[in-house]
Amino acid sequence: MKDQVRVRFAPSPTGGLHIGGVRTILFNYLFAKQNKGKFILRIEDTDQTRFVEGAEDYIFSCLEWCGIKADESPRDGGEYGPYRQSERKPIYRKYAEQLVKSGHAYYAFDTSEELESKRQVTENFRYDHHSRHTLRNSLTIPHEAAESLVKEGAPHVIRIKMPKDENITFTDMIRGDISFHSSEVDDKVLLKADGMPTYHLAVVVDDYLMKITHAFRGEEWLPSAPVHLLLWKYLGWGNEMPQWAHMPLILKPNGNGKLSKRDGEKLGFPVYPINWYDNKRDVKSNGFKDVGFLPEGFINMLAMLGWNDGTDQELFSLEDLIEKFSLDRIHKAGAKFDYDKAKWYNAEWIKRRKTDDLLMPVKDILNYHGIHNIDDGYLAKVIDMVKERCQLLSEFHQQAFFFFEAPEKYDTNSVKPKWTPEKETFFKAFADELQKGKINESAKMESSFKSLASEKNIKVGEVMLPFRIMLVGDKFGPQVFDIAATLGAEETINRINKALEVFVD
RNA sequence: GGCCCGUUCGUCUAGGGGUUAGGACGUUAGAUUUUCAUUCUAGAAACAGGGGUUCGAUUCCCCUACGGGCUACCA
Repeated sequence: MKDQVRVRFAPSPTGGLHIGGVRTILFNYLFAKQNKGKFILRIEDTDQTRFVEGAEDYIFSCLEWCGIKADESPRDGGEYGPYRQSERKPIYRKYAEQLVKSGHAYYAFDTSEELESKRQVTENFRYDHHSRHTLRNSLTIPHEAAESLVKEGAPHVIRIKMPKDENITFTDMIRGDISFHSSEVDDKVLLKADGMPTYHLAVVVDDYLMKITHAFRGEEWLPSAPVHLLLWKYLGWGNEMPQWAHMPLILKPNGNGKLSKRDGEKLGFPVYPINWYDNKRDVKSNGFKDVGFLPEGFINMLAMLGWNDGTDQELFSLEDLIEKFSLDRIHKAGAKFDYDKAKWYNAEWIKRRKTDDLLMPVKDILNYHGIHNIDDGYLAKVIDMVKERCQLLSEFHQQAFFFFEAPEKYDTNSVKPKWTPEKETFFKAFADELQKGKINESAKMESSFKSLASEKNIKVGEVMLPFRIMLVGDKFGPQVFDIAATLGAEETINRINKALEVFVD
């Protein structure tokens, strides 16, 4: 029996979580659930200078909206905590020192400023096997001197000592065999001057301590994989290294680069799951939720960006995805984000959702636009009539407001040029009939409307559009008699009279 | 620049030594809807280029081109 599958997503709380990250979360989660394993959320807050207040809360809110729950996290606890790296700070130094002792790492005393000026002078300067012997570190100064400098508290970092000539290979679950040459990789910092680990050390130590079996991350991490591979080996944990999977990136629609957090503002679509407010720049970004996405549509869309099940099926619920997901069907190349297709997924999920489950979100939209005191039964009827016309939940207002309030404006251009006194007479007569007969049913309204028209020698087609505009204000919406019937005879009559005043003058 | 990863319709993708290269979004045309949307039908639309290997390559190999990523005491 194999060990239990354990995967992790490890965001740094430096801002909003964008959809690339959410997709990595999703694939982690699907893989974990499919294998009856655990999904762990670990906060990688090792960069204290970039820490953003509220970012961690935001990550949890996104997860919640998506319907994804972590099995272990700073909030949910677990046996392998703490789950915030800042709270694990004392752990890392020990391993870094162990590497120094075994000769795989060394102390370096160069300051950031010194290195920065090196980079100015020497193009492509790197701290590596070529340059390390010319710099201030425990390889160039006597060992005892270096040790005592460290003891005295001199500012220093610990860097990995990359071997000079070694092939480093591994098998990626998505990409297959990948290899690097050690001479091309620089001596990455493992432990920073403030005592915090860098990502490179932290990810290895924590993945080991948290017994991670499969590690998913974006393709942008591929170049630093050799460092991680070596660290697993040097720390003596080679046999327990997780299997790696480097996911394809989500690219901008125009194909120039990976989708970034600022693209949402420029390109006119969301990049965050839910609203994110960046208080450093004072910019508020709408999330998918806020522009009217259902979590089902959002998740479905994300999953299909780089994965498919090999059939023509495109619509998957989270449960379907858990069942069908497989790593070997992940596409290797990056995917350009297509907002039109994203909306199409959402439209499909709006149509699929039970009316009862649409009540709350639609009510929120209507409330937001000042429509209150909505009756559930009435709203349900309305939703059934308009839901296939909405790609986004937010469109429910535009598509249904006239069921709740009379139109303020009329598309008079479609009515007035062809308006005649006969039509006025017709509508007055029709209103009378509704009044007398208390006609409230769609079919009855329609037959009454039609027979009255032929009685008055008016073509039905001539008065249908004006009638619609009386009720809706414009040329859209469901079957006009269905609207009238839903509104009821009384309200229909009111709207006829109100509109007549505008049409006739 | 160096290293790594990638490349099938505009986009997301299926396929895989012999196929009319399939689907979806978008798009075009038509039908339905006395509005609009939905729905339905039809159409246009792709294997980056060059070399191999092979009886035969879009599929396998190499090169080139192009795209992307990384190149911090950031993740």
